[in-house]
Amino acid sequence: MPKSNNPEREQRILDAAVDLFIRYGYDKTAVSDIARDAGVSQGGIYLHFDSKDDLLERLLVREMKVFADSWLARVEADPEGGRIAGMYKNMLYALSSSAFMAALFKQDRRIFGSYMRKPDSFFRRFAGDDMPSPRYQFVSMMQAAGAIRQDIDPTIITHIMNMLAFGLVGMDDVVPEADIPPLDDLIEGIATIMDRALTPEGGGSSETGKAILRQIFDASSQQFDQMQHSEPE
Amino acid sequence: MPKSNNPEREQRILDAAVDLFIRYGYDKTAVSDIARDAGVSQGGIYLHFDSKDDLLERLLVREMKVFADSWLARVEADPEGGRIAGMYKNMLYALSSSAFMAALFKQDRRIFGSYMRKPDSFFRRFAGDDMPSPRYQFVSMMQAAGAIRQDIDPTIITHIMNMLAFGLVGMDDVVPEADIPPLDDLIEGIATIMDRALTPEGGGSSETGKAILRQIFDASSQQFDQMQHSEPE
DNA sequence: ATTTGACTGATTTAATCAAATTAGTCAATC
DNA sequence: GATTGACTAATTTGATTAAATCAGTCAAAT
Repeated sequence: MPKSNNPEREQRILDAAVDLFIRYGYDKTAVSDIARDAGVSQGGIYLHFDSKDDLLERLLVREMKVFADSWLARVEADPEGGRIAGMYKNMLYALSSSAFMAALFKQDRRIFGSYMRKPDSFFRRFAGDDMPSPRYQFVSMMQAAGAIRQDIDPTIITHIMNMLAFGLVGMDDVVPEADIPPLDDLIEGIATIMDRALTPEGGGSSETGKAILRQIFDASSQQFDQMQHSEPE
Repeated sequence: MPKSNNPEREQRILDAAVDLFIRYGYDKTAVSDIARDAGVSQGGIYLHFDSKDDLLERLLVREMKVFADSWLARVEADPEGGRIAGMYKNMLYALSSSAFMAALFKQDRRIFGSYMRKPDSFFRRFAGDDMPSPRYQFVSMMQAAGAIRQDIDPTIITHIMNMLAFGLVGMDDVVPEADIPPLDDLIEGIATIMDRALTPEGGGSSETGKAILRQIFDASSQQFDQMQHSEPE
C-alpha cells in the first residue's frame, strides 16, 4: 500500500509520531505536527500511510514487535531468563521501558483518544475474539512442560500476572510518585514472589523455558504477519 | 455540627447517597435526588450535613469504617485469618464486596467527579502526608513479629499488595468481562501465591497476626476519630 | 519519479447566551 | 422544637454559530 519506498523515512515518521502521541495524545496531534517533527511534508506522510488511523495502527504493530524482541532478547541474555519468574520479570522490564506499550497495556484514553472509540479499532478487534491469548497459551505450555507448578489454574495465573503488570504501569495515576518504590526493586520483588509461588520443586531448566518462549514467539509473529496481510483496506 | 439528632435518618440519607453516587456519580446526583430517595425533604439533608461535600466526606468515613469492620470480622472468623495470606485475602474480599470502597481505591473519576479536583478534597489531604500508611505499618509489624518473611523490603511488599488490589478492582475497565475469572477463584489464587511467597518457614501463629491487626485497627480508628474532630469547618 | 505545500471540504473548537438545574436558605407549617 | 419545600442566587447545560483547525488531495516543483 505504501506509495513510497523509503523505509528510513517511514521509521522517522513513526518515531516522530510516537513522541507526539505520548506527549499530547492521538487527538491533539495533527498530521502536520508529525510531518514537521519528522522533517517531511504533510503530503509525504500519505506516501507511507493511508490515513492517520493507518499510521497509528502501523505504529502499534511496530511497537509490539519492538516490545516482543526486547522481551525475548532480555530473556536470552538472562541465565535465569527461562524460568517462569525470569520470563515474567523480563516482560515487565520490557513493558515498563516503553511508554507507548505501557499506554497500550493500560488502554490509556488520554493517549489513544477517539481512536479507541472507533468501531473497528485495534482494541475492539481483539476484545471480542474468544481464542486464548498468547499469554494464556504461554502459561499453559509452561505448566505442561513442568516449568510452572500445576496446582493453580492457568487462567488464574495469567490473570494475576496481568493484574501485576496493570498495577505496574497504571498505578502512577492513582498513587503519588513518592509512594512508588524504584522500578527495579519493584520488579525484582515481584520476580521473587512469582518464583516462590510458581516454580516447581525441581525448578525446571531455564533452557526448556526459553525454547517454549521462542516457540510461542514465532507462532505469534507468524499469526501477526498473516493478520497484517489479511487486514482490510 | 448536625442540627438534628436522628441517627437513623442520617444513615438513610447516606444509604440513598451511596446508591446514587455509585450509579450516577457525584456530579450528576442532585441533593434533591438524595432527599427524595431517602424520604426526606431537601432541607432535611442540611439538618445533618453542612454541604454536599460534607455529606460525601461523612459517607467516605462511614464506608471506610464499614470496610475496616468487615475486614476484621472476616479475619476473626477465619481460622487462618491471622496469617499474612489470610489477612490479605480477607482484605480483598472486604474491598471487592463494596462498590464504593472499590471506587475509592481506584479513585474512580466517573464517581467522584469534580470533588476529586477540589484543592482540599479527601484525596489530596492524604496525598501529601509523609507519614507511613497503615498498610505499610501493618507489613512492618508483621515482619517484626515473624509473620512475614524478612527478606523482602516491606515497602515493596506493601506496594505489590496495592498493585494486586488495584488490579482486582480496576482491571474490569480494561479487560472484557468474559476474560476475568470468578472473583473467589481469583482471590484464592492470590492468597495461595502470597502464602507461598511471604509466609516464613514456621508459618507464624494465626493468633499473633490477629493481635497485630487488632492493634493497628485500634490505633487507626483512634487516629481517625481524632482527625475527624480536628477537621476544619 | 518523487516530493511538496497550498488548497478544500469536513470537523472541531471556542464563544455566546438563554433555559434548566442546582446547592443551600429560611419563613411557614407541623 | 423539628421539619418542610418554595424560593433564590449561582452554576451548569445545551443549543447556536462563527472561527480555527484538521485530514487528506493534487497540481506544480524538483
